[in-house]
Amino acid sequence: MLDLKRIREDFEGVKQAVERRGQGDFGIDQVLVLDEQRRKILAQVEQMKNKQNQDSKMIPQMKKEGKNTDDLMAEMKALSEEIKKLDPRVSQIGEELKQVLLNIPNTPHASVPVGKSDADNMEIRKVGTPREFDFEYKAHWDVGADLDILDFERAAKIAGARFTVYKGLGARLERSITNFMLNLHTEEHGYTEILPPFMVNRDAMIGTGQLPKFEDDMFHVPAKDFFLIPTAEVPVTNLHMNEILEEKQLPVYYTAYTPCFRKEAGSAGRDTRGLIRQHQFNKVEMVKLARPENSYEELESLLLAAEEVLKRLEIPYRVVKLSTGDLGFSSAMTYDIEVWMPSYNRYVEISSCSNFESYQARRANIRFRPEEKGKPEYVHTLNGSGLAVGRTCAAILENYQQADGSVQIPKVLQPYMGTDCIRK
RNA sequence: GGAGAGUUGACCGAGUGGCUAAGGAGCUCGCCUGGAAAGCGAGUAAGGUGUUAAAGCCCCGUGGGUUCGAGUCCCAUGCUCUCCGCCA
Repeated sequence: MLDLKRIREDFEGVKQAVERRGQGDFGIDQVLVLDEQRRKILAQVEQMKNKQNQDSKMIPQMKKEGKNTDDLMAEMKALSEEIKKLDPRVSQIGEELKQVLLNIPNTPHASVPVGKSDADNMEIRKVGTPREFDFEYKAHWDVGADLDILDFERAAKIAGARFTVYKGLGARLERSITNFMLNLHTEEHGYTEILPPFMVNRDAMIGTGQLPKFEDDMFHVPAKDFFLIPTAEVPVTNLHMNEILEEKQLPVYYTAYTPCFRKEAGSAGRDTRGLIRQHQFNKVEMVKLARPENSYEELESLLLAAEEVLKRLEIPYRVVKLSTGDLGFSSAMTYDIEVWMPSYNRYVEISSCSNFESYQARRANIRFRPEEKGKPEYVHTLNGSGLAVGRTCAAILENYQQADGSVQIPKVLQPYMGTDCIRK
């Protein structure tokens, strides 16, 4: 959520920043209108309440002195009626205002390139060189099916399209990748491991920005009004919802493995084969709560921690900075890491590392108390995949496949796998 | 699913209709001490909104209601704990 004061003080600036996303102004004009209305009525009602508070103090005193309070009480009854008429107006307008604010995305950082779509993303660096195959290489779904380690047909039978069953060394590979990533981030990058609930309540979903705007993309559990998490970002960022942290606690680094659940509404027909786009997939996520003044340095180190996974797996990738047209709703700046996927003959997103600045913190009410006393301030929140496990698995199956149909295991995973190769 | 208890300040905790929501822990300073702890004394203290600053307004889990006035009474509800049931 954007800062109301900031919108008040720099309306044109904020409006232009939001418009750089190329999706209109999200009705931001309404913010000013509603805010002004609300403040006007609020001033009136506060004045009336002041009188009410003053006068009601007199009643017990008058009674003690044996004076008649009937007139005063009649007068106050009338005042009370007036207040009861205006008060709901204030909260009603306040609620409307909040809804408008919740549906306005974050303002992109000034350095984010303006663009319409992912075609306008800016390449930052390329690491590694895509392998030249001297045989007819296969897509990972064929590699997996031929080795009997991925079973899409049976997954469809028990669940439907966009699900996968991992089997044997396939299941073990997924588990090995997960453990490798968690160990790397906890042992070498200073992250604390979290294993959160995979369902969350509405407040958490609002806190990180999935609701109210994207409810249709989420799996909902009506019995308890829970949502299956679309990413660990939701439970982990919201761990500190409604808290005031001490400044010396910052920065907070968390990493979490969770499955992620997405309806993938609107992506019908895209990436229908293989592990790339599933209703349920595994991901290791990294989340940071940082001081505002160095959150962009924290974004760079977050990105490097995610890249380190692919470096050690020795798989080629590139880093792009998302343009305003491709930027997520809550994000001020995002880097995507894209892994080389031979069957797609291009780089495919495997991680998204973002700085949300105070946008989520304001929604989730996550603050810290600056050392030099002062009022609590909102933290900056960041997160990034470190990495999407299913896509990493796909990338390994494709990039490490051999002419005989077997798949070599990257060196760093061999201790986890107990073998250096998956064969028939 | 059933029954009961609880929910108050960065922590603990008193408070069933009206004076400024007790007290304690904490923190700061002082006394005491070789130094510290304990003890004693004094001071300080949450958050939101608003303002140049203030005043004012709001805040006792949440949402309604009763009342001139609600932490306190009524209704609904979230969460935590205990017991019963079910269950890995």
